[in-house]
Amino acid sequence: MRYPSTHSDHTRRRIIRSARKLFNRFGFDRVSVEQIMADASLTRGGFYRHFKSKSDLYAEVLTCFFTDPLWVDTWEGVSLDLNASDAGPQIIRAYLSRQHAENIDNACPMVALPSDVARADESAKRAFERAFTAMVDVLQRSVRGNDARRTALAIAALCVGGMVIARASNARLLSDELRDAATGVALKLGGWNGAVARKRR
Amino acid sequence: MRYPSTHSDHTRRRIIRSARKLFNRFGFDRVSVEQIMADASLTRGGFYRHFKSKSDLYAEVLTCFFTDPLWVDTWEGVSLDLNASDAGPQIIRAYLSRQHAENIDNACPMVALPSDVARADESAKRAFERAFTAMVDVLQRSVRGNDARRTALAIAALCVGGMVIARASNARLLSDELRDAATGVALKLGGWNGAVARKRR
DNA sequence: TGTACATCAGTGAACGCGCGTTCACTGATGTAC
DNA sequence: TGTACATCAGTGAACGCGCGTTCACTGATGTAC
Repeated sequence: MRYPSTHSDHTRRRIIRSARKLFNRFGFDRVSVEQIMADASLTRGGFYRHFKSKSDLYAEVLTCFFTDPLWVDTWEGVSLDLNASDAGPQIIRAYLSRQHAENIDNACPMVALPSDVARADESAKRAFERAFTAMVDVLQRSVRGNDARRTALAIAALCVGGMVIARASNARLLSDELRDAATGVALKLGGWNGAVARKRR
Repeated sequence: MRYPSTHSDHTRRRIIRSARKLFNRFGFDRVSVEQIMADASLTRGGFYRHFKSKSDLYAEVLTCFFTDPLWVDTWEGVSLDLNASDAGPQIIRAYLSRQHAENIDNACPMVALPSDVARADESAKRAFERAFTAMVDVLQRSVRGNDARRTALAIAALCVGGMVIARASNARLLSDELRDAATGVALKLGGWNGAVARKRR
């Protein structure tokens, strides 16, 4: 081997990162292999040393993002402690933050790609499920009150769904209002007193 | 004119209906003009008598669906009275119903196409906004308690978001559980007593 | 230590296919006289 | 009423472009001796 053995892995990861960014921004069909490779400072041909096909890469992108610790290193400047007792309100605030709304490139793919996943194959859907239930599980542990599972499901749906809708609209006003409403309601649902939660900020 | 003057309109509407069905099912990029025309029992060439381009048709599909009375005739067998005092619970139940979850072809495009709209041009986003705020307005009039606007926003996000996520997952179990949780929480948020609402069924 | 060979990540030209769009044409009916 | 012409929705072949994929090749470094 003429490259150090880590080199190939490195490149592979660079391709995945470029692909995630571009898929988030433009969707699967609107991004060409050429563009992805160029973004990773490579040329078309080398792609197939790393991936069987373009859809193979797609599944990889989803799986990597969804199974990697979901919140860590995703949004710079936002650090979450998933084991803290107030993990719930932390997640809600981070997820529905303006920062997440505007940082399309590194956004959660549950927000950027749900329609694409709905039309993709089983493996993509399974990756999506894994990510969503991971989110629900974390929330559930943090929810106060009865019916924690049900509440956690609703909160997760509110977070992801709220962001999806905010993205599909152009009106800053509606988008802000929606994120704000979703945040308030989600916090209330989880039994986190607004005043206490807000103190943390 | 050799065809009756209504003929052209008729055909145009047939094309739009076919397009809506296929876009809902496969997304914008995965459906060809040829397929749409074939679905409408026409051939490729005639398309450009009715639409300037494929994206022109796309905007048309969204606008038509979003501005048409949103709930009427959309899901067969589900009839809604938007002026009834219990319009809120009716909408929630219909929107999160298994019927809506499984009827992809005629589903609400807010569910089927949010990622596509997020990447589309202004006119598509404006159409989306109009549909969403229409939904919020109807809910708002029906919500009991303070903060009706905020509550209505959250309920709408829960309905649309819940369905989007249910669609992106393959697991029937998770999908059912999610729709169920969203329905329960949404009804509670609106201040509609579960028992009373359930009686209507 | 030095030389010859093997390896393999990456290159870039080429292939083939599908799709959006164009265009010359058809043919059924409406209209003018 | 009958005939000649005009209209225009729809047809289907053709064009051109972009993209996914393939493939012969490069060249830098690792390894064998």
